Amino acid sequence: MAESTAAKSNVGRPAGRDSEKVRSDLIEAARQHFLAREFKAVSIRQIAESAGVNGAMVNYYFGGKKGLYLAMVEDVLNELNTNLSSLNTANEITLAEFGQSYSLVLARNPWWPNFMIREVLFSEGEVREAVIEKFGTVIGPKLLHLVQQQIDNGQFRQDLNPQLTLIAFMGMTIFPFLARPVIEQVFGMKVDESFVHAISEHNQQLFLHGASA
Amino acid sequence: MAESTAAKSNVGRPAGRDSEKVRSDLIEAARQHFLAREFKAVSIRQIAESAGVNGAMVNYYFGGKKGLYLAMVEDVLNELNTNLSSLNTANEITLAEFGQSYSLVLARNPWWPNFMIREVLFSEGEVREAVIEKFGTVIGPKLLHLVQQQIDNGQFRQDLNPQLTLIAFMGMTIFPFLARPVIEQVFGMKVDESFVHAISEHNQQLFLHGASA
DNA sequence: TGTACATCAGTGAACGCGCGTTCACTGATGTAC
DNA sequence: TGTACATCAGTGAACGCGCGTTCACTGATGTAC
Repeated sequence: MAESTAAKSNVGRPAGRDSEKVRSDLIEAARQHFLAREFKAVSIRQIAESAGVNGAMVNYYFGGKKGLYLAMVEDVLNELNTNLSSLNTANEITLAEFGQSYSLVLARNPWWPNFMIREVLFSEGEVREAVIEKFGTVIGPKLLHLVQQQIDNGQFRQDLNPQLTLIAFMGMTIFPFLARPVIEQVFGMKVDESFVHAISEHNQQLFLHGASA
Repeated sequence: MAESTAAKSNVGRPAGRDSEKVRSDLIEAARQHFLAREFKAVSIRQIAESAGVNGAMVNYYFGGKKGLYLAMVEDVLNELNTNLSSLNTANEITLAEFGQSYSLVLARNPWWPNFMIREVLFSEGEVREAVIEKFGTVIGPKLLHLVQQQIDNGQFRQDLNPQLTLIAFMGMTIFPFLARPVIEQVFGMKVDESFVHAISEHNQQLFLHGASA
């Protein structure tokens, strides 16, 4: 009746077949809840129910609600890293090209800008610092170098300020995703992949050549 | 000793000398707390203590926590309206000029973009709709008209899409305030009024003439 | 004007509830010898 | 191999706490006549 008690090969601590699954199910459920609603508005019981596990597991595996949240954030940051490094492999990319790839990644991961905004604008302490640090030491300088490169090789005007130019370009690129609900309701547009292509192309022309006749 | 009991001129209900002050003190305190932290993270007791009144007053005057929040939001929206109408009186303004005035208003009211983002991106229901409605019926069409005007009179290129152009311009203008913590920490800049002037001027040149050499 | 009463703004303690967390416990699995 | 024991992942009830809200009450102010 019982599973065979025949000797197993590896000695030591018990294997705990599903314990990894409980952990990852909790993180996945936490992600869905925390990215949609504010920290205090999400309860451990809700997350546990979504994950189909006992609520006490949050304390067992993560030491508490905050621990689970931080574990989820680390997960998300890792995913961002993966997405970003898959973007940036080519060294001879232009800023405009980066913008287009970036737009597509955003279109496929709409939670991303929301997450960044929430953490940078509204959270306090650890996570906020981690997010800023990640941008500050990895992405920011890389993009700044891109702009400088295009100024140096004569593609961009000499009198551009690289930092202000980068900020403006990022604003053009990211803003549509932040203002998504407004755009969809006010302009009657759907911010889908085809819209992203259109606005990305339009942004590129506008950024390169300006609005003047 | 007591205030004179001489007959008052106006009949009817008692005057209630300070009751308006209690109300407005509560709204002011609510604003400070709610604009800085999420709804569930702010307690009635905290707000009441800041306002220096009894916590039960929140229910007495506003019917509950949510009522106080909505009253505060209405207050904020009225202030936005005032700010905006003071911007837009001139009809012959250009989009770039609007951007500069708008930047200055943002610089003086840094809570504004945060508030908009929070309500539009993260809140649910009533307030969100009110905010979108306000932009959708008042500000949006006005700005769209501005762009169309400048296309028609030959200042802007004929092949511009007015809506995508407006979205891009708003992105350039608003984004620095949203990314403020990142900009200040990563680039070592201070987003003060002089920075706003600089980036606003830079944005205007970039928007009109593009980055190309 | 004087008196009895109604209504007002405001108080402070208490209520019930849902929260994050704790804890005694279980039964299966692995280990020691 | 067999037996006694240690350790594991996981459970479910309970705990204390802070929350939003309620409520009986107060004393001042205004009203009726």
